[in-house]
Parts: sequence; structure tokens; C-alpha cells
Amino acid sequence: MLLSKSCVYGLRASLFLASREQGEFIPIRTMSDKLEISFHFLTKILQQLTAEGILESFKGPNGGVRLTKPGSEVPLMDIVLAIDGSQLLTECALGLPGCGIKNPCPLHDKWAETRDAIREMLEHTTLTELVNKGKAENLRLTTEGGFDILFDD
Amino acid sequence: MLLSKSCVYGLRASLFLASREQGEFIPIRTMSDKLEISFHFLTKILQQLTAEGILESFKGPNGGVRLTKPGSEVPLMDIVLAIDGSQLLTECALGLPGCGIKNPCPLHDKWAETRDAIREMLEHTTLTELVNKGKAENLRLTTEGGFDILFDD
DNA sequence: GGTTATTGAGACTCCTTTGTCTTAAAATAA
DNA sequence: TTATTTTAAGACAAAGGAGTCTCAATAACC
Ligand code: SF4
Ligand code: SF4
Repeated sequence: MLLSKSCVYGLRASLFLASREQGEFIPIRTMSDKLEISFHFLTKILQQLTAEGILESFKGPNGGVRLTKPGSEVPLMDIVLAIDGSQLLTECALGLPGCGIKNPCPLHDKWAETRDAIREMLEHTTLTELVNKGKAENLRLTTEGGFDILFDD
Repeated sequence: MLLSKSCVYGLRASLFLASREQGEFIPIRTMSDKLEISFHFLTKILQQLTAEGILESFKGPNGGVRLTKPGSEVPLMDIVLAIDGSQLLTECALGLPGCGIKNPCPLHDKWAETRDAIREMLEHTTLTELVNKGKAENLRLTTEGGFDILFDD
């Protein structure tokens, strides 16, 4: 898989957060229920995002997590880097150790192109962009429901 | 990672085979030594390629494996499909189950573009193409050596 | 202060991928 | 026929990713 499961869950939760009013703390339990993700697992993932400064958290009643920046300033890349690290964009198609451009393998040129396409996509797509699209067309973030299910509290 | 380790090993071994004269059986032991891959592990991987008809094998002295077709007719895609399956090209960025274009997630359009770039690359690159490039520029297939190490028997 | 709601941290289990090992089957050669 | 070289098949172990559970820490509310 391109992205790990943790990463995908992190992205979905981030989209959820970006779809809410900024500044509002959302309990992880709410997200895990709506997004159909194990609560404890999602908690661990979001802790990583908090540690990276992408989210901030607040304990106790009315607590939860929220984005530290408006979703329009958060490219998908930030979340991918925080959870999966940079392997996808630095590591290589043939996985040869210690490889740079100095001593390339035959696949390098073609792979570099493809990899750049992936990088571009992740860097130039923001949470808000996807949220707007998702709201407009009622696209889905979960197995069954459309984007709107996130809002019938 | 984009490709599994098994898949990468399968690709490297296939490049090795494509670099030899067609029709020649190469013992797996020779490849595992040159490519620095565990013999038993590589054997299992190549068995998959044999089962898929990409390779054919011959037992006993002077036995080994070889490509069933000239390397110029084998796109990387064939090997990737045989080992990793079609997930990479059919499965989706957000990994929602049972997803097609009917009920897409917000990432679908962007991801579909990127995925097509990967598909194009794998479909339009053949083993022979990479071998020619590798021979011409002495590119590497292993940690240390250049392409030429494959030939000092 | 005590109870409740929430995140934080870590141990633990489960499953898949990766890798090793052993034995069988086939082909050759002496 | 017997020994040797090779692939085939499958059991097994090790490592990492995915997921569960428990307990502590913090904040709000009564
Ligand atoms: S040459 Fe490029 S694609 Fe090939 S192993 Fe090195 S960095 Fe990766
Ligand atoms: S909409 Fe497209 S990218 Fe999103 S989960 Fe479905 S198939 Fe995958």
C-alpha cells in the first residue's frame, strides 16, 4: 500500500477536524465513532499528530483535539510525513541501501518522475480543499455514509 | 513502501535474467549470490513468477530459471502484478472498502491521476529497456557493484 | 473534595510480511 | 543404480504493523 493504515486514519480524522469550525475541540471518541475507527488506535495516531504540532489537545470535559492551523494551510503531506515519515519520497523503487543519485539503479529516472507526481499531489492538496469538495458533492469518508453523516450530532 | 520487498527482489532477479542470453537457464543460487538476496527467499519468489508463466524452470544439473518471453516483451507491470497483485492500482488512497467511482471519497480524483502515473510507468517500462540503460551506464542492481558484476562469472 | 470526561503512555496480543530451514522431486552424469 | 545438482513445497521463526486493553494525568463540574 502507498500509505499505511495509520496514515489513512490520520488523514480521515484530519479531514473531519478541518470540516468543523476552527478552534472547536472534538473528542477523539466522536471521531472514532463517526469514522468507524478503533478508538484506542485512533488515539495513538492522533497523539503522533499532536506531538508533531499538527494538532493540539485538551484534556477533560469539553476537551478533544483540533488543528493548530486552518485546514487551508495544511497540505496532506504534513500528515503523511508525521505518520509515515519521508520514506515514500526518499526511499527508492528498488530499495537499494544508501542510494542517492550518485550511484543510481536503472529504474531511477522513471521512478523519480513518478515519485515527484506523488509528492506534488500531497504537497498541493490541502485539507480544506478536500473538505469543500467533499461537502459540495457529499463524498464519503467512511464505508457507508456520505460527508454529511459527520454532522448529525 | 510502494512495492513489497518480495516484488523488488523479483524485479531485480528479472532484470538479471533479461540481461542474459534468452534461453539460458540460470540457477537461482547464482542470482541469489550476485544480487545478495537470501537463496531460499528468492526461490519462493521466483516460484510465484514461474507459476504465473513469466518464468520457466528446469530441475537438475544445468537447470535454473529463464524468462518465457524476450525481456523486451515483459513490462515491469507483469512482475508487480504476479507478486504484489493489483492492489496498488485498484485499491484506494483512503482504503475505503468496496469503493469504486460510484461513491467516491474526496481524494479520489487526485489519487486517480497519481495512480495512473504509476500504472503508466509500470506498463511502459520493459525489462530490456532497463537492462540496456543499466549496461550502457553501468548502473547498479545491488548495494555495491555496478551492472557489470553480474557478468564476471 | 469527589466524580466524570477526556487525552497520554505503555504493555500486550494478533496478523502479515520477511526470512530460514528441511525434505521431497526431478534431471543429469558416472 | 547411485550420487549430485537443481527446483518445489511447506513448516517454522523473526520482525513489524495493526489493533486492544489498562492505568495514569489533567481538567471540568457538582
Ligand atoms: S537509483 Fe534511484 S530508484 Fe534506484 S535504488 Fe537508487 S534512489 Fe532508488
Ligand atoms: S473514492 Fe477513489 S480514492 Fe477514495 S476510497 Fe474510493 S476508490 Fe479510493
